[in-house]
Amino acid sequence: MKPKIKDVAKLAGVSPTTVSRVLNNRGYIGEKTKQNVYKAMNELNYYPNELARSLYNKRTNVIGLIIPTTTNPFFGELTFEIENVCASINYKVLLCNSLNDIEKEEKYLDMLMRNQVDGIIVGTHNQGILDYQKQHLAVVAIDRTLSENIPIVSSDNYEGGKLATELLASKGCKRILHINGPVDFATPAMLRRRAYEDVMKKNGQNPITYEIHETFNQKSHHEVAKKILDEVPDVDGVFASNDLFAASFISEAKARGKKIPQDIKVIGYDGTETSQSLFPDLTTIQQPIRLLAESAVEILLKQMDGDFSDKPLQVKHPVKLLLRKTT
Amino acid sequence: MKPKIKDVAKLAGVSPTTVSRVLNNRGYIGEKTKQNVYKAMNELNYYPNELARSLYNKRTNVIGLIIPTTTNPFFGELTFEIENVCASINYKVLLCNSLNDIEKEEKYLDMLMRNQVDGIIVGTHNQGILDYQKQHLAVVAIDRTLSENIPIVSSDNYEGGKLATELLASKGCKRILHINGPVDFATPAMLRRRAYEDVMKKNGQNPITYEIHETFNQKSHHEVAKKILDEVPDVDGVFASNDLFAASFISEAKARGKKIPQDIKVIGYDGTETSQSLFPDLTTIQQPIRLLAESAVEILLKQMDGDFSDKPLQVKHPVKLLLRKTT
DNA sequence: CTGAAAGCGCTTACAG
DNA sequence: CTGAAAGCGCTTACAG
Repeated sequence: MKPKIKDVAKLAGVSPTTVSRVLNNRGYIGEKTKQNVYKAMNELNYYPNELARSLYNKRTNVIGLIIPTTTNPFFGELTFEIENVCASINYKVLLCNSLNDIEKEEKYLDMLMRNQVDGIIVGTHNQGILDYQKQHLAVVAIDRTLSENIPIVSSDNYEGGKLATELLASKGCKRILHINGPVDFATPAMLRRRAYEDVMKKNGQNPITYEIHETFNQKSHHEVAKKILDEVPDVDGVFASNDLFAASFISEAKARGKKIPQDIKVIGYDGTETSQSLFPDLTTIQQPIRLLAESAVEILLKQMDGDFSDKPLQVKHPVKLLLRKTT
Repeated sequence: MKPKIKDVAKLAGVSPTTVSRVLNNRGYIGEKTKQNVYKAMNELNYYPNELARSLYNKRTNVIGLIIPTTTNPFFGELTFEIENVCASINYKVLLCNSLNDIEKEEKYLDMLMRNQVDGIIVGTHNQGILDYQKQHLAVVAIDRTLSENIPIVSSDNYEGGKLATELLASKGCKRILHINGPVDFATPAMLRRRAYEDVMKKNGQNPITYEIHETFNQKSHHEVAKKILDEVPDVDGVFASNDLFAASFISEAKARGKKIPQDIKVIGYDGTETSQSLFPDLTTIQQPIRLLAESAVEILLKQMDGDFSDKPLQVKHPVKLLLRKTT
């Protein structure tokens, strides 16, 4: 059986109270007693039961992380960075891959509440639908509008969309299309599209956005790519709202004999480590994933400590254009 | 304040015992009482505290997942699949990115024990070093030898290495090199290398393996690629033990004016969804990630249920050659 | 400096 | 069919 505090106490010849105190380094304890307790803990290979502690303290030091899927490199990296920051301050992460499925997300939310997480970081698309306000739980959203009072951490999506579209225009593209995930007008990521539209209009061109519905299904990426090439044969510029879309489009275009970037220039979005490794030639807009993670955790911590004094409702980090060979 | 069982009991006019019973659907309860209790729970927006439950039951339904990093697409996908299977059977996943750092891994292991996880799935390289046997905890390793009694789930690494090397040889490569992560002789992934060596020797050729030490640092991939191109200018075939290495090598080779596959043929390993999206032309050996995840969880569950009857110490899934354009 | 007691929110024998 | 009591493993006022 696992040793408990009582066993340690018995072996050290003290009371459980005392053991607890040396465990928590709290109150005055005689040096000698302390040593005895430590010795006993070692001997028994004792480690405290965090469940019992948390039950009493009403604090688990666990946060929930809800994202679509770690399979997507952006979220894979974001998850790593968030977990990494958390680990460095002794927080733990309960992982939830919602695949943007509302039912799953609902289940996860319920699960997280039951497990008494101290806070939740949400990086999914299901904006506004679930009640994340419930029991004054700490919540931070990444790149998503969840509700009015929930802080949003994002990168400068408008700037990213603008940089991307302007780059294509400046390279002489006359027929620039945009590929995007499911539309979500209230959400910051939407600003990429808005920027695209603004730049297009300013240039006297007609903005056209193609939408990929099943974002996590490679086949659907290719179908949209085919559709674009069928419907707009003179397309010469594509701004894809993530690197995976961009890569799929490029592969489809090449299959049709198009030269990249001579015939069609393509720029992606996200600029993850993985996409840079696997597709180093892809021009893209890079999001500062580590910064996003750090801000999200920082703001969450503040909320959990009840510090709403300077609660920032918006944090926006700069993006970076990675100029490579597909434009 | 969060409502507790007592509050529900009071509102429903019954005892906490009864509430607990309807919660757990256990023992006989009058239909009417049941309805009253449900009504009270709804009214109060009650949800049970799993901490308290777990404390009593000595079961958390939480498992720990230790991997190097979700940034790596193989582990990103593996993590998704594992979490996905777990969620479907009401298990939760505590995520640990160890970066193959032994100290971190030690800390994580300690953390997981304190948090009373029911089991651990380990996918890191630190074989044999940590004591995963400790307190009869359920443990499953993915593609790693942890210790004699810990079950290993892996894909057929030898077959993969053989397929890869034979492909290059059959395409006429005369100078085939192998790129690998840190050597780890006791581990299944090592079989890829062993197969490479066996095939090379059989063909009367000299096996040479280059090692990438800092596996998660893109720069180090490129350094090794440069080293190879400097030291073995007549290299005409490369078998890389993961797709990221392969991509980095290809990019470096192209930078030196080499044509792929005309001058050098390259085959990778893993065949993740992400690498297929981002680099669809890469020939590679695909691991059945979902199968690995399913087996790992299945075996872990058996252990947790104390079912060691047919405890398989080895599960090996088949790999698949994805023949594309880099060979 | 140290201990006995009560309590964190639940569950389950044991009675009735 | 239902309830009072004890206990899961800890912590923290409160006494001493």
